[in-house]
Amino acid sequence: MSVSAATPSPIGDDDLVGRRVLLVDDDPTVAEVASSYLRATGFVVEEAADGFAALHAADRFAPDLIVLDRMLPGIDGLEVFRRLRERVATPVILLTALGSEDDRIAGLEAGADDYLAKPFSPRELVLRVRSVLRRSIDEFTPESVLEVGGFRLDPSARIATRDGVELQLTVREFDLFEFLLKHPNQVFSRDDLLRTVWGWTYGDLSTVTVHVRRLREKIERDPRSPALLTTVWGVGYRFTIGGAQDAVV
Amino acid sequence: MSVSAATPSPIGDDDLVGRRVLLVDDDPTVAEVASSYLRATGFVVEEAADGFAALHAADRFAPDLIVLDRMLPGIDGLEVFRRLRERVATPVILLTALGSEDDRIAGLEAGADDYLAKPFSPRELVLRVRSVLRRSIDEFTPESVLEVGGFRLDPSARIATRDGVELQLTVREFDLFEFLLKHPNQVFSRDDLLRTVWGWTYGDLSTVTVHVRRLREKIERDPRSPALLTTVWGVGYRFTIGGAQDAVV
DNA sequence: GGCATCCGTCCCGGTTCCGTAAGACTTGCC
DNA sequence: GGCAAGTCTTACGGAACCGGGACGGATGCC
Repeated sequence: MSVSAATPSPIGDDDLVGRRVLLVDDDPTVAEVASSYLRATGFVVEEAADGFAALHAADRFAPDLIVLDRMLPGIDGLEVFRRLRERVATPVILLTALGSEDDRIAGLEAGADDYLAKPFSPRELVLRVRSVLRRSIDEFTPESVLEVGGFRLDPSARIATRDGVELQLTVREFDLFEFLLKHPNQVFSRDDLLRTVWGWTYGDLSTVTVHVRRLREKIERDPRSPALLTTVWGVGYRFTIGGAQDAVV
Repeated sequence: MSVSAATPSPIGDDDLVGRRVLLVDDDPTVAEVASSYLRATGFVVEEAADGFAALHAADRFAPDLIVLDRMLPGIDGLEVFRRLRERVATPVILLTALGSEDDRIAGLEAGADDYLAKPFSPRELVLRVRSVLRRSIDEFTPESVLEVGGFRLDPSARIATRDGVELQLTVREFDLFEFLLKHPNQVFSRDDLLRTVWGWTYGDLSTVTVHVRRLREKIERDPRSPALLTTVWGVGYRFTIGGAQDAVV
């Protein structure tokens, strides 16, 4: 579905940071990968390995959202789902083994808020969690505009300007720039950026290099010797504003 | 502005708690899921399985809002709708089947306050119930006329004009335009639009593309290079007003 | 019953963008 | 100064994306 807001998950100051997610899956590998990703995005995550624990955790942990595997030992996932619904209105994303449009529809009919087929990429999961949560909070409230040293970036309108002049940024460039603006004066490794901005577990780091270069071409006065988006040799990149404070690694 | 939502769960919204919702659907599964969800959200819910019971309950139960399935045994949903409207001004949300014929019916549905295609996620339903209720509680309810940069759009009368000249918009085009006018300078993915304007949970995104094109044909001075309803590559569409800022090809 | 309208879907062609590879260059270290 | 690791630059192929044209089906109007 490529998901609406293509904006990946900047770690920081989002409305969503700190939201509580209950992850119910009996496969420890899946659970671990998924939860580490969700945590990296800023969610508070609790895991449950079976239906019983899930119901218990739903009460005690009071999650804002539940990710629920349909296949569970003991009580079936759907049964857990039904019992949850009787009590709370927490949104649920359902995980199922095989993916077809029919399954998706069945999931929706059962009352799920979204649906994801295994195997899924953690990125996909994070995107869906964010999307559902955002929808459940207040759908179309514009995000706040960032204004920093001549730059102005409006996430909702997806417009970035420098001194009033619009910068023609592509999707990736915009996302990258947004992330950097939200976390100025801080060094990020290529790996960090690949994970947070791209949402990739692994991948070619040069992808980041190239995009940084392209972004520089559009935001730097002299792209040949960058003054804002600087390279920290052997570490990564930093977007510097104002009184340049050094952040140690 | 913005500021994150205070309450994590959707239950809050004090004004809405305790409001009475009449749910009319003959499918017991749908009815059960939806009503339990609505109850968990804080509404008082009563169910009716057919048109006759619905009309009866509308009198006795005095709901603040009615959720009405279009397909009903006995009296048709639309007929029920019409009879309801003769007597009370209770807002109505219409449930329709996605694959079904009624598109032209959309004209009649214009009388409905909102509509939603099956299958839907209960969260979606709750969102719409809340939004319609909030609207109907508000004083400004007689759907205020929108006036923006030469355009004038009257939702109740379903008339749109540019510089005093009436635009001949179809139902879908009007709905789309109305939504965009209400949320200017904000990018929406095709998926967003499909959900909110069409009331679909899933579907062919090209539907949106085509309707955007048709709408452009009617509102843009030069439809070949749109100045108002612009494409944001890889993301979606934006209706721009105010800051005359436009991307050339 | 015939005609016009509207809607949703599909295909096709042009364009934009992204990720990767390969080579040149720079930095840090010995 | 020489070497290795890290970084920059450029180029390119393929994928994703968007717009236009068109068509069938359904509906309402005459």
